[in-house]
Amino acid sequence: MENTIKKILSLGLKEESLPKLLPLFEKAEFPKGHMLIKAGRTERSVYLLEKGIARAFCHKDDKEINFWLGAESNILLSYNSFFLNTPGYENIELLEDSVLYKISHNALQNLYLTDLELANWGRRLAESELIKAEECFIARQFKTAKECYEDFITTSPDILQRVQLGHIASYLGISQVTLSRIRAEIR
Amino acid sequence: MENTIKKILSLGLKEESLPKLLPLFEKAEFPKGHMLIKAGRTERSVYLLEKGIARAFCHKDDKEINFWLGAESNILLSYNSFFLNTPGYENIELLEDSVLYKISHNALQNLYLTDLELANWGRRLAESELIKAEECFIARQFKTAKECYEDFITTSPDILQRVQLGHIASYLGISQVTLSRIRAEIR
DNA sequence: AAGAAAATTTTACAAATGTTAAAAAACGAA
DNA sequence: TTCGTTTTTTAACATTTGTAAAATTTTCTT
Repeated sequence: MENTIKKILSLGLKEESLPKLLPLFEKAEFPKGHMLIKAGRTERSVYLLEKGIARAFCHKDDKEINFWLGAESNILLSYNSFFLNTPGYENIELLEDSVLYKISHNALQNLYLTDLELANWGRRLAESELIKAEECFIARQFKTAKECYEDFITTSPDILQRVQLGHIASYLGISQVTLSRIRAEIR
Repeated sequence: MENTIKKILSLGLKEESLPKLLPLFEKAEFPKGHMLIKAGRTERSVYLLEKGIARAFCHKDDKEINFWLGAESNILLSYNSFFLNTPGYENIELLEDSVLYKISHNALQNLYLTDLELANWGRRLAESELIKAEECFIARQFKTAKECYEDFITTSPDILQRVQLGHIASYLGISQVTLSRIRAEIR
C-alpha cells in the first residue's frame, strides 16, 4: 500500500501516528466498470486509490457529466454524502481494474474525536482538497477549452493514455467534437 | 458579532469552547473598495464577514475575473496562501463599507494543535467549504449561463441588489453583454 | 435641476462551441 | 486474420457567447 501511505504522510501525519490509522484500512479490489459510489446512497466509506483510475460524474438530463478524474494516490469519496451523512449526488466509477484501501466513517470519526494528531491530519486533508477544488474552479473560469486541455496534457499525461477521450472531454466541460478539433489544431 | 458567532456555531462547535475562540478575534472595519487580501502576499489572517459584501478575484491578462462573491456570515481568506503559507494568487475586495472579525494564523494554529474540540471544528469548517466549492464547480459544468443566473437570483437576491452587474457577470463566468441578454430574456 | 460620470442595455458582427450524422480509425473476439 | 463493435475524427449547420461601439439609463455631484 505504498501509494496510500505516501498520500497519508504527505499531509504531515507523524510517522508514529501511522499505526493508529493503518489498521483501519481494508484492502478492496474491483474490476473495471465497478460503481464504487452511487448517487442516492448515503456513503459511509472513504477510499484511497492504490492502483487504477476513477471518474466521478453526475447526471444532467439523460447524460453523464464527469467532474473529476484521477489515478493513483487519490482519495475517492462523495464529499456531500460522507461529510453530511445524507444521500449524495455523486457517482464514482472505476475505469480500470483497481486496488483500493477503504476506511469506514465510524472508524475515522472515532479517531478524529479522540486523537488530536489525527484530527489535525483530517483538517489538513480537507484543506488540501479545498485548495485543489478552488484551483479547478478558477482554472475553468479563466481558461479557454484549449488551455484546459493543454494543462491536462502536462499535469496528467498518464490519464490521457489510459482513459478514452469522451471521458476527458466531459471532464473538461466540452463536447467530444470540440476536443477533437483542439487535438487536430495542436497536432 | 452576531453573524460571526452564528457562523462558528453552525459548524458544531460546542458552546463551551466558544470562550477559547472568541477572544482571539479582533474587530476590524474597512471602507468600500478596501483590498483586504492582495495577490502576491503571504496572508496570515482569516476574516469573518460580519457586515458587508466582498468579492474574490484573480487577474487574467489585464482583466479581473471574480471567482467568489459573498455577504454576511462568510469566511474570507486566501486558501492557497493561508493553508500553505505561500504567496497567494487571490485578491479580496470589499464592495461595501464592512465590519469584519479577524483571527491570526498563529492564534488559530495554536488552538488547533492543542485543543481537540477546536481541531475538529477546523476540520468541519474546511469540509463544509469543500462541499460548497465542489457544488460550485459542478454547477458551472452542468448549467447554462441562464440557469446559473437564475440560481443566483434565488440563492442570493440580496447580493443582486447590492452589487453591480459587471461583478455578477464576471462571477458567473460570462460577459456583461451576455448577462444583459439573459436579463432581457427573462424580463 | 442640470450636467457629468458611471453603469447597463442594445446593436452588429465575429469567433467559439454544440448537435447530428457520416466517415475513418482503432480495438476485440471468434 | 476478419468481422463487428467501439472510439475518434471530420463535416455541415445552428446556436451561443464574445467584442467593440453606440445608445440609453441610472447615479452622483454641484
